[in-house]
Amino acid sequence: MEREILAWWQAQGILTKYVRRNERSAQRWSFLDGPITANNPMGVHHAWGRTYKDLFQRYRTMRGFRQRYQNGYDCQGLWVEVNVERDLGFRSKRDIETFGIGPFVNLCKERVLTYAAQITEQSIRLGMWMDWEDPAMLRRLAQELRTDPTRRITVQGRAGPVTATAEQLVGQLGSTQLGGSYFTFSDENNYEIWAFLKKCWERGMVYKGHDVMPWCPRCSTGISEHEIVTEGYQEITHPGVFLRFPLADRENRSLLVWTTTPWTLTSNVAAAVHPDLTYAIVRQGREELVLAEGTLGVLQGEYAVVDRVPGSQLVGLRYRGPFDDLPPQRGIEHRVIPWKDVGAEEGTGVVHIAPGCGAEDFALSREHGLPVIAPIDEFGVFTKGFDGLVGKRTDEAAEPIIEHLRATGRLYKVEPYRHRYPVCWRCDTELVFRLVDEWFIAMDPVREQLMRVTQRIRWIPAFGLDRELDWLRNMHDWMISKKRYWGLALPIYECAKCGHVDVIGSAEELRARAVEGWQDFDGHSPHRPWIDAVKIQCGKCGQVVSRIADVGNPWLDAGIVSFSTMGFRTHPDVWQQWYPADFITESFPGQYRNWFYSLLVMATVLDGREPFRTCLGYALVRDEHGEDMHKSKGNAIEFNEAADRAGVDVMRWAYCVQNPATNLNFGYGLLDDVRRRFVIPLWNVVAFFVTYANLEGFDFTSLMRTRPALATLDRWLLSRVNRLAAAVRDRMDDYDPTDASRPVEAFVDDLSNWYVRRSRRRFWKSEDDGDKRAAYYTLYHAVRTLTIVLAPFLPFLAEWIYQDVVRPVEPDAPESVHLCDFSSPEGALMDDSLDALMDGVRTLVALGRAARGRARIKVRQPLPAVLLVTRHRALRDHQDLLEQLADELNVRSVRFVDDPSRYVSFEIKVRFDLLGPRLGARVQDVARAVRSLDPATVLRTLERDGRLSVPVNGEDIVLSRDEILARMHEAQGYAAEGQGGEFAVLETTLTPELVLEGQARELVHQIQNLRKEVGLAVDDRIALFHDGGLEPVLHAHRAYIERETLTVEVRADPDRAQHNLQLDGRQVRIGIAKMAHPHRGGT
RNA sequence: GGGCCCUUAGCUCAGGUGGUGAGAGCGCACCCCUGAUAAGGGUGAGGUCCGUGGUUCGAGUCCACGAGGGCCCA
Repeated sequence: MEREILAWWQAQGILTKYVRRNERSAQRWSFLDGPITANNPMGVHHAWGRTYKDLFQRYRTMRGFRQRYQNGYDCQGLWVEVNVERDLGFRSKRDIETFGIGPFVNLCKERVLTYAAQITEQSIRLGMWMDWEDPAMLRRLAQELRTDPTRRITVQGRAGPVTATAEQLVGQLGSTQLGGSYFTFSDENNYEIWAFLKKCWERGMVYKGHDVMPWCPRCSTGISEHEIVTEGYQEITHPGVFLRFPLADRENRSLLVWTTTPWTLTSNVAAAVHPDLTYAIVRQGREELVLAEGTLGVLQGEYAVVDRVPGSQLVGLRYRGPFDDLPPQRGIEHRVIPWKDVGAEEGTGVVHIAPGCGAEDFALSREHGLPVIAPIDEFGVFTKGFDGLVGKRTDEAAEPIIEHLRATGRLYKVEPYRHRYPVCWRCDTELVFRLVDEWFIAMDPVREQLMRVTQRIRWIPAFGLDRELDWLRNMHDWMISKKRYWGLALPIYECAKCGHVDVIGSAEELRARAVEGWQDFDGHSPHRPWIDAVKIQCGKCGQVVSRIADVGNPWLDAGIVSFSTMGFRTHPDVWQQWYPADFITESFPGQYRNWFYSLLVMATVLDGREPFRTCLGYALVRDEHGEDMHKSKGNAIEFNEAADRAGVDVMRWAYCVQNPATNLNFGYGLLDDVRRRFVIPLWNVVAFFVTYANLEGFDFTSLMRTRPALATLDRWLLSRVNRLAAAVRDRMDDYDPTDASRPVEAFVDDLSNWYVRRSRRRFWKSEDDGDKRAAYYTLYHAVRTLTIVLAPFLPFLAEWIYQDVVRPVEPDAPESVHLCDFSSPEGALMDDSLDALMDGVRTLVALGRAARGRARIKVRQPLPAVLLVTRHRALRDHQDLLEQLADELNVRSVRFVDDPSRYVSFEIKVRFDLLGPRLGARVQDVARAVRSLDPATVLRTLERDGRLSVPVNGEDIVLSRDEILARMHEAQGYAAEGQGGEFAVLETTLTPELVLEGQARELVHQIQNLRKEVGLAVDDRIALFHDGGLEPVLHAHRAYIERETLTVEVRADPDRAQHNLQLDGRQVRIGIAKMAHPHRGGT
């Protein structure tokens, strides 16, 4: 079905009409799409967010708001590079350089275009309506990049054909001329970031700093913490080296230190102890060793504890390092520093600190002003100054270092140590920690302002504000550089001679400052390697300066889009109209520190206002059991597979009803549940209407314009559906998808299980009377309103129903449901008292059924009467509702009683929720007093006077009827059930006539079962045989039995009556046989 | 160690501003319907609302302190 509708939309050009529907509207609604990474196909987790994105845009379209409908693709960054490297079988950065950066970068672009095309198709499959570009064009551009990026080609743009080189066209994707999704690799996006960086630079926020980060020596690149946490650990055995740091002021006394990375000892500058831990000084032979008391087990051989001191007493002691003779170590004073993270669980409680070789060590160096020694280069090889180790890799250095320690008497012992150690997730190489130069944006200058801006935004869920503020309060300076190839070319020019730094803010500025290489760059995208050809003159010393080799952090790419996609540089007037965005929605666990954060930072620097007004965050998609989805675990579900198997409307509904703040346990079980619970009942109601409407001869178009006399049930349904439309509107305006969709489910349940169930016979009856017309009129209008309400949620099913039900009746209605106005609730049709009345009826029905159940009297057995005690006095005036009630409960008559004490006995209780606010602390005294009264008297008094006077502490407190609650206690001779002051009391005394009728219905039921067992079709006629025991029932109800069971012949024939059944405890045998019927069909 | 979130029926989750048998769906038991039919419906049994203390006439709900789990940051 969904495929057919997709094709129909395509053929009719509905999407185009939708996008243009409000283009002249005065009211705008600005949605900003967070870019999806175009590096893999779309997953079911993306589909959750993209359902929200589509839901709110569709809703706003139907409400008449002008929108941008622009999807976005995230294009630059390491993830793309890594995949291209894998495809090419590359192992290190050197392979890329050999291959050529230009061709490599073009492959990265190609990959992005390829996946963008695929995601576009998948999004369309999801029913997501954006101003899509043609996926075929993206594929063509990818192809052109492969064959010849510099060849001039022509593609169809928004306002006519556009001719340029393939590379240039790719750089213009998402622009006004080409239209369609934005791509963060576009020229505009990159140059907009330049402008941002320039502004940061002018404010003195950009600086070069150092950081120690996990580094893969083979790939020659830093690895982020995130990459390590996800899949980057292995069990590895390292030499656990115990060695001595001899104290400078105490002969023969040494700190005992433990390390599993001997190569870092070359760069040791300090030793850390926990100030609160107790350290022991032990004597072994001629020497004394210092180590934590809890780690004495590491000592070999005999020892004697000489003294115990707290770690704080060790702080400040000086010692001789293990490699003091190396040139980089010259002049460094090694001392003991305090560190609260030192533990006594492993090692010796004395931790060797090499700030150039560890992240925590580096942090300590800042805190304590320690010197930093960086021993290795980008390939993990010792650099000059490290004497015998020069040219050796860190892992090759372990042996010679241990030998050196042995030779100098520093080594205490070595024993292998197995632990989880980080490795490169691409090539499994052990990571090292390495000191690198990186570029940062200082955050302190904008921190306060950022927090103020953040507080102006509405965060959903509300705790998002606290999380974002917490992040902003604690965030470090933003590291914006990465030593890679594919990404934003940071426009930073650092003079090799004088160290002066220039930051360039635009292509024009670069051109003006260029002293060489502009010709080579001109016509290319601002990416490596082309941009690197351009050199400028140092603003200070005049030297020719190259761009730094680094590329940018990808969150710069995503964070700038509230400027780059709305025309901040190119069309400031247009930008003003769309900025800030009214709404964004993304998965929150990561984005507080990523996209939300980068949007905030860039907006605060460039504009000072909030970049978006409302942020709806949603949690994570898990598998059905709440486990993380992983391809390797085999529990991941592909979007395409889910869409084909379950249908995207079902998926969308599962997403919409989910509370966005909690993880979604997604799976086919969930989808089946959604289908059974909601989609099928909805579908069946529509099918019911269509089936019977098609059998009717009358003119629906004119019927729907009249206003037939409606039954109470009809007015109830119309009230109900209008209240639904109002509720959905209210919740959608408040960005609350869950509470917008849940009431729809409740409505469909009411529609299917109350309105249609109660109205069936009205539709079936053959005469063309007003009541039938009223039923058709009502059901049509309810379905019509429901369909429009559903359109943003379930675009396919809503369209199908619209085309099937609405358009044939209203030929002049918009051609697609998605071009309709969202339902405006008709206040005149909403009737709260009617809603309450119907609730009352349904409560009484439920009570009556419960009473039957308790008395074990089947609904098949008719009972003489039900006696109702109800506050819904208006019920007495609605004969049609009473008939419904009698029918549901299978009773002959309905009567009202005011004093039920003849039938049941009561317990009386007080309404605390009403009396508490009125009486305060006295409420408990009143409750006690009321409890002591006779319930029956209380009820009679209330019924007579409408109020009850209770003496409490010498004062008379007057209680109204509503302030008292009666609770039924027991039944005597009647079957009763009560709740909240409402009672249904069934008369259970049976007359012989009622017994016979019950038997007739029982018999019909049994025959129907038999028909089913034998495998008869619904319209097969039968002959009924019995052993004679059916005579009394047949005598009274023969016509009814024959009609219900399609029996055309009844015969007492014991031989053919093989089937036993019980009729009120009496054993009877019956049998059936299929009859040939000459006139099959005939409806 | 800090911030945020979660803990309610066997399972998954709802439970504005405190109101006195705590709800839904699934599962389970029993039943109904047979013109939604390899469907549909009803009724019922399941709960120390994580624990302890407090505020209050009254706490699943507010406060404090704990316990367990998750996310983020150190």
